[in-house]
Amino acid sequence: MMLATPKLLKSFSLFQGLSDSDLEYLCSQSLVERYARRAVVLSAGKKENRVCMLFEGRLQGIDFTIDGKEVGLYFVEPGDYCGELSVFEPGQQPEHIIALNSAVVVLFPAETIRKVAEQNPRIMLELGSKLASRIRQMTVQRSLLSVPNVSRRVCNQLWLLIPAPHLERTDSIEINGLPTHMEIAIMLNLSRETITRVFQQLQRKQIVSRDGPNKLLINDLLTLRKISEGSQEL
Amino acid sequence: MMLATPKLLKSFSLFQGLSDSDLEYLCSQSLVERYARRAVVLSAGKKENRVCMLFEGRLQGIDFTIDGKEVGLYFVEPGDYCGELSVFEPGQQPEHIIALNSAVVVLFPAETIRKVAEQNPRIMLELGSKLASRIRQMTVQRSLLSVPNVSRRVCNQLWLLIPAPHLERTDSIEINGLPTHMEIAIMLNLSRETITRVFQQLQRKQIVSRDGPNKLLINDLLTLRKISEGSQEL
DNA sequence: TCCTGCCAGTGACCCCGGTCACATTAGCCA
DNA sequence: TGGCTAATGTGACCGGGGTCACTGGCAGGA
Repeated sequence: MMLATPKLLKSFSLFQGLSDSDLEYLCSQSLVERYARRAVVLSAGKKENRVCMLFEGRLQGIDFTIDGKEVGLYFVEPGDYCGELSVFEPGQQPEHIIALNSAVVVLFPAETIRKVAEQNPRIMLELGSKLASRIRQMTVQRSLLSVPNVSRRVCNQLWLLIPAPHLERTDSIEINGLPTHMEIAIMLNLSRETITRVFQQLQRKQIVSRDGPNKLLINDLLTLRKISEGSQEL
Repeated sequence: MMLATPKLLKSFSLFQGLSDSDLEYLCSQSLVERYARRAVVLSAGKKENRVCMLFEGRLQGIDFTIDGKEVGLYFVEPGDYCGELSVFEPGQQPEHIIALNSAVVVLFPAETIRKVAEQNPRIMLELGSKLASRIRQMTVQRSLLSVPNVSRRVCNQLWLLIPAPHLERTDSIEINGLPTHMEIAIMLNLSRETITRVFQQLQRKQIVSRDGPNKLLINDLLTLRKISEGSQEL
């Protein structure tokens, strides 16, 4: 049972500019924990009502399908946090949060964060904008699912995986941290085999090529774009 | 170009307990508008950055699929509001908002609401909890889509449409405002015909029965539950 | 070192739900 | 009342993608 120190909390951009008294209050309610690889930090379906600030390591938000398969939703990097839903509305945590490798986190009761946020509009705004961008992202992902053509769906998803800064370029681009076929399949409501087959076709046509696991080169951005828009068949 | 009055704004629970000066500021930035049936209040994809408070009439949040079909997402009733995403994060409006019948709304720049909310944590919290419950709802809806069996998917959706207060009962229950087959189809990524066929089966087995348009009687709640859980075939 | 999982790749089969083309009903309003 | 549109109902067809069963490669651990 370890408490956080003000110094530790100051390393989080969310807490920048807080008064000493606020920081001390936060510390008094905090709980520093270390989680092993694959350990569950927050469980979906439980009324966790805790906010989890990541200090060290890497977390992932995941979901499980009816038949128990795992879907990666997003990553949490050091300095970032998760579980912020409960600050605004206590209730069930929608997705699991697990540690991808040994991780150190600071946990707060949602209540505590809410109290501090009420005094500090900037924090409240930041928490809210996190929810807002999550809604935007979910909306996009949902609209993908209603694309009738499968190759189009996959290419659209690839498009989403391209890191934002590269979007304006037209030459070859690489995607790091490509999800496994299984993960893409679940995101797009398809079977793993179907993903494999689409990727095979994309490679055969030189549109993309693999470069080791988790890394994909996109050679022909234009064609990819056309397929994802439906103006060209794969 | 009509401004709102403090008296008008006080009718919104969101604005309960605001100081007179805040109310006057809000009024000065407000814009009262009447929209005809089917008129577009906020357009998806545009950077509207406006919050829309509904005074009279009924609004609906809708989305369009790639091929231009319409999907109903949620309703806005008088006293409620929409467009709150932009308070936290300016950007594109994710879905269209249209008037279902002649409607009177009060529009504010998101900026204005943000300023007032910064002074009034209660408002900020309420806006945030709206986002939070939206995320919860979207998560549930998304998980429906990954149900492999079609009848199960439909029954689960029906389950979600049952008004919360009735959930504990076991006798016959009615659902008012049932979406059209087409709308259900799009929510579940199915074709309209498939919905019709599942409903036919449900009716043949006396599990549900129709009572005029937009109204559905659920006779056998238990069986419905079983099907939606997959422990019984339809 | 082998071994055990996990991930990717591939072919054969076949079923289920989309599509098309209708018929029917209900509601609306002039 | 009739004519319009939206919503629902129904059958026939068929093809895309799920499922199954397998192979092969690669990484990490005992």
